[in-house]
Amino acid sequence: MRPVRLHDTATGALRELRPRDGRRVGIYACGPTVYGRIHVGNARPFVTFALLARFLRREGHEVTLVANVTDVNDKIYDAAARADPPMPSADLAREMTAAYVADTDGLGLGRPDHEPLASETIERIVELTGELIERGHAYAVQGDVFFRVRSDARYGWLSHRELDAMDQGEGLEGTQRKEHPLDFALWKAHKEGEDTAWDAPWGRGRPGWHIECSAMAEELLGLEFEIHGGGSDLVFPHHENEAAQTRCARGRELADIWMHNGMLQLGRDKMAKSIGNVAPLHGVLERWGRDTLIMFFVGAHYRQPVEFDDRALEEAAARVERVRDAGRRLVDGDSPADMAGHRDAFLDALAEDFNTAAALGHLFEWVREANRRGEGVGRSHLAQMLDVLALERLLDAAVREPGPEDHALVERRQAARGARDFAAADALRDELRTRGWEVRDGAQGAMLVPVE
RNA sequence: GGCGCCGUGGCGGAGUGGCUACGCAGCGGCCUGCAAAGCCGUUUACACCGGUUCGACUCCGGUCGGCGCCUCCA
Repeated sequence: MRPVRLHDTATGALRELRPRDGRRVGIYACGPTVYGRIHVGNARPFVTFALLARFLRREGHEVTLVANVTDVNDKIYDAAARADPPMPSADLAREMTAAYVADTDGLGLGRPDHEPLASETIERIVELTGELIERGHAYAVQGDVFFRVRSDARYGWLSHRELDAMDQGEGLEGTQRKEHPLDFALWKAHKEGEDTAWDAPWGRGRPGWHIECSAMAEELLGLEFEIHGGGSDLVFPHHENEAAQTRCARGRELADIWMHNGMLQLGRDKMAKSIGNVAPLHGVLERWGRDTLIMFFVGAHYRQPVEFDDRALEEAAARVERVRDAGRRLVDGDSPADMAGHRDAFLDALAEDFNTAAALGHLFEWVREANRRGEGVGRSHLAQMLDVLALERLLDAAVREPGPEDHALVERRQAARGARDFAAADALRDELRTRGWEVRDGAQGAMLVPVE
């Protein structure tokens, strides 16, 4: 088990992962608000943290991965009301949650260990909110409950902001009921047109945006758990507020390391539903396949912003092919011991802030060395590396096996070649091509490789 | 404006105070009947200006440029 260091947004430094009880690692990765189908940008944290969990498990840690679904939110009310015909917001949330599960299933990374819903955590939310009021960190006004940011000396610590330095939109209506412009809602009183609400000591209503994560994370992972993650656009206010809520209610921090992935960009801008420049995940998977999409994601460090375009995906597809082609030359069993250095360097790179791009470099060094050695190299190292990236199936034998007719064509072609009748040989190769096979002549005879 | 991140070869993308990243594409070579795959070699790398240092792409300062965030309600 090698030491793992991860970038912590709060300190801006790489910090060593220190699992509770030696090996228990809790990861909470913020999932989507379900008011529509998710896009590839939403898939980045899903992939990043699923792969991180895989890596840590293979290193011997007992990982619990939690990815929440926020299913109570203003945007959901809006979307449900605008649907044609308008529908109950709970129905839309349920529908979109199912779509989210189906879409992310397409990534072939399994499910997180827990996928809590805000709507099923109301009791914990109410309890947490009550605790904050009791401790003087929150106050109720006409059915709303606001968090008192001034009461938290560390507020701004995660996102490196000073309360007084922030641009505060003054003169807005709601602001007048708040003690401080940055105070945010823990609970929102029920309003006309909202079709979901729960009872609470300070009035009927529903949770604000941030409190559900504090409640769900604590419930499933406890306090001071190891890793809290999500997109970098969540640092402020979402994670800052989550951290403040738990700190003030419990007197302890919610999480130890705060990890944030960079944004996917689509033509200069961040991919976002609010901008409208989105590529839905299900469409991307349909067009490119999950192997290529995973290869695309691991090709860059998780913290870097990445441009999402055809060229990048085409290149990822080419990398996938290179690995597949190499895999066809390998044999079952152990890899040469003197090639283990590349495999170890691959894992070391992942242990240093989960640098999948650097790790991939080592993987390709291993591939080149294997290619150089030719036939008979055992595949175990490559299988181990690909397994961490959830790409182990690139080594699977072709899904399609050549049939007797294909074999017959190959034999006829070999005979033609033996007779130096190359026109006939090429015609047979073309015929195999139309049957979906690319012929590669090698020392051991011809090999059939499936073509798309 | 504030905070944070970043600016690497045709493209993508790691990394380091002095030593080959890696991948994609191109070109040349080897192999091959041809092709594919593969191997070898190769093309103006480190935004700009100062500074520190024996030595900086790699540290410090500045400039220019890019990106993210800067609550809720409405």
